[in-house]
Amino acid sequence: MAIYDDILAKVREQLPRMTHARKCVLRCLCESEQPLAANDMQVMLADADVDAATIYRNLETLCQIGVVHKVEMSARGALFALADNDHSHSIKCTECNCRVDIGDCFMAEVEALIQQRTGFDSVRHLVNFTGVCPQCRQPQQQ
Amino acid sequence: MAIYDDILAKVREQLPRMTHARKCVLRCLCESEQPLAANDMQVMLADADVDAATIYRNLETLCQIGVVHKVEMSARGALFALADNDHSHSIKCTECNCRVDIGDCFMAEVEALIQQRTGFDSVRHLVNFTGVCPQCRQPQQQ
DNA sequence: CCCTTATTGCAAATCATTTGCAAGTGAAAT
DNA sequence: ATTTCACTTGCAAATGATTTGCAATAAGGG
Ligand SMILES: [Mn+2]
Ligand SMILES: [Mn+2]
Ligand SMILES: [Zn+2]
Ligand SMILES: [Zn+2]
Repeated sequence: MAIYDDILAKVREQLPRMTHARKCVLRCLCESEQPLAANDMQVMLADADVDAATIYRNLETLCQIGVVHKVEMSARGALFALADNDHSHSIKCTECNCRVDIGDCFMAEVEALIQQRTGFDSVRHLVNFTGVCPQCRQPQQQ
Repeated sequence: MAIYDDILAKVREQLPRMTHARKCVLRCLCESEQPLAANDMQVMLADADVDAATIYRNLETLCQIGVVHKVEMSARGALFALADNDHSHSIKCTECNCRVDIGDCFMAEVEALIQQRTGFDSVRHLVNFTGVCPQCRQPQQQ
């Protein structure tokens, strides 16, 4: 949990209090491979005695200080992830819902290209890959 | 609206009825650059006399026949897009919310790489780019 | 134009998110 | 260790999205 401790230290520098609920939210984000919805965290923290409203408020605060990034996918419902990078991606099977890791993030070149084409700075991405896994492809064979 | 007519024809082949509501949903998806949430369509169709429940039910049906793809970003709240490809991507400024087109989709190589690494078939993607636009970067200069 | 039945609208149920407010608690100062 | 005070939290109510049952509607074939 080196990452978790680092993040905790960074947050302590920027916010006046470090509370139980705040730690829980940060732990969720550290543990997750994918960006999470607030609701996903409610589920993860079912036994942790953290009110839903508190999760939402902490996410907003953590976004304000730049430790967490929010991606609004549409009017209602955003996803949250640590601003700190170093992540990998995965792909989910549309048939059996299994999830397989793809490996380290390979979007750096794509982001550089976007920066060139558009002049945008601080380019970030959220990607979601789906497909059909080898097991689901040939239900009759083997 | 060549795309719209093509899609309409394809759906007619696979479903017994082509209704006002169904056309509206398909038109939304054809017109949008980005994947849409059901709720986004409710907004777009505010004047079209289509019940919200009907939008949800049509989306489910269209997914079943494979004309629409659903991407579940988390427990609640999915995004929908035409299965038909040929799309472009855009990037949204986190400061002013402006959106700039990036150009044709450049994810083909990435998808090929994923297919190699994981053995998955029919790989699809949903991407979301954010950054800071040139105007928002230097609020003081020029 | 009539029939059949897929599809819709409406209303109610369910569940996620937001907000106000009083109570609780982290951490700095004593 | 105790005190103190602003920051945070929990709770409850409000808001808004999504789902579901059911009777009414309408698309398309005959
Ligand atoms: Mn990445
Ligand atoms: Mn693309
Ligand atoms: Zn599978
Ligand atoms: Zn901007």
